[in-house]
Amino acid sequence: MATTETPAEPLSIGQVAERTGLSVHALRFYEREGLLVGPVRRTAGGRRRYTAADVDWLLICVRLRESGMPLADLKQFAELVRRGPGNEAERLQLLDAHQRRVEEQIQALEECRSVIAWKVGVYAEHLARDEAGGLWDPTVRDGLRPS
Amino acid sequence: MATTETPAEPLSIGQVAERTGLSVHALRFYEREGLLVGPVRRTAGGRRRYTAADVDWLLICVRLRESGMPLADLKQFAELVRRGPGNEAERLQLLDAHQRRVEEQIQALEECRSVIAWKVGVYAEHLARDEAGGLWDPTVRDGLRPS
DNA sequence: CTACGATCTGGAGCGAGGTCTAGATCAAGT
DNA sequence: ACTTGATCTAGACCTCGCTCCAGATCGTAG
Repeated sequence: MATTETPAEPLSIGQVAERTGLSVHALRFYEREGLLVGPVRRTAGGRRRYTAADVDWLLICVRLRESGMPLADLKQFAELVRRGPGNEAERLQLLDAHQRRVEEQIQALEECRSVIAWKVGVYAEHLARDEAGGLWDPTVRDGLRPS
Repeated sequence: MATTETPAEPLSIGQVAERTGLSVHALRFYEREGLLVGPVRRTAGGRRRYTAADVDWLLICVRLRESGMPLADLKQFAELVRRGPGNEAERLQLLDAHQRRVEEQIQALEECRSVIAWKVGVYAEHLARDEAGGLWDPTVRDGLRPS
């Protein structure tokens, strides 16, 4: 699982930002919103020190967000984890539901892709004809009826 | 490509909402934003009358939006079409760029899906073990407590 | 000691993409 | 004529997910 080659040394917020792709602003924001499982440790002076586990969790969060999970769901998931063992079924349900949504999303995107590809094809063909020596009738306004 | 079995009879905004999936609010909003190619016709009384071509365009818009094209790009595309023939190369470029973005999106989603699937697997296995007779540490009692 | 960059907090601000309200008008049924 | 429901306009408002400030503090390098 060693997602970040777990060096056991805690990381600063900037370092975590680098390796998660989240901004330091976003990291603080996530924390305020209760999206992290545990409270983040601090130095004597009050600076955040993230553990490897924190980073791993954040990397999961990033994937879930990328795939469109709303922060509210992420928060709920974090809460379940925070409460400790005993609610694994709920966690599974949450993830499973999301997984299905992701699959639907992929489906939808693939349909879109094919519609767009068809449109691209129409334009490409149009341009080919055009450049290849003007069978293009200048009196016809844009032959692409099913726009 | 009779997307809506083009009855040549113009449609009310409500009917268009039904067959595009956009709300009437969104339809008016899109119009204000200049996302439509032509100006929508009106009845004597001022009600919008959409043509089949309008609906076809909107259906394309819906696909482009679904696949994450920002309204700004949609607007630009509409402007190109509005200006008439002569800029097909630009239109093609716009669509082609979007198509590539959609493909990247699908890629990304598929990676997410596999990460999530792995997580789901972890929980499923955990639950299976748990229900099948507890290698699960019995000193950790069910985390349910009066919260 | 001094500088300088990174981080801290609380809260304001922002961009995208709509959504909703108010108050008026239109159109159709009875 | 009356009622009902769909539509009209302009503009205020909303959610989401951050982003950015101001002003203070920390921590390290010289």
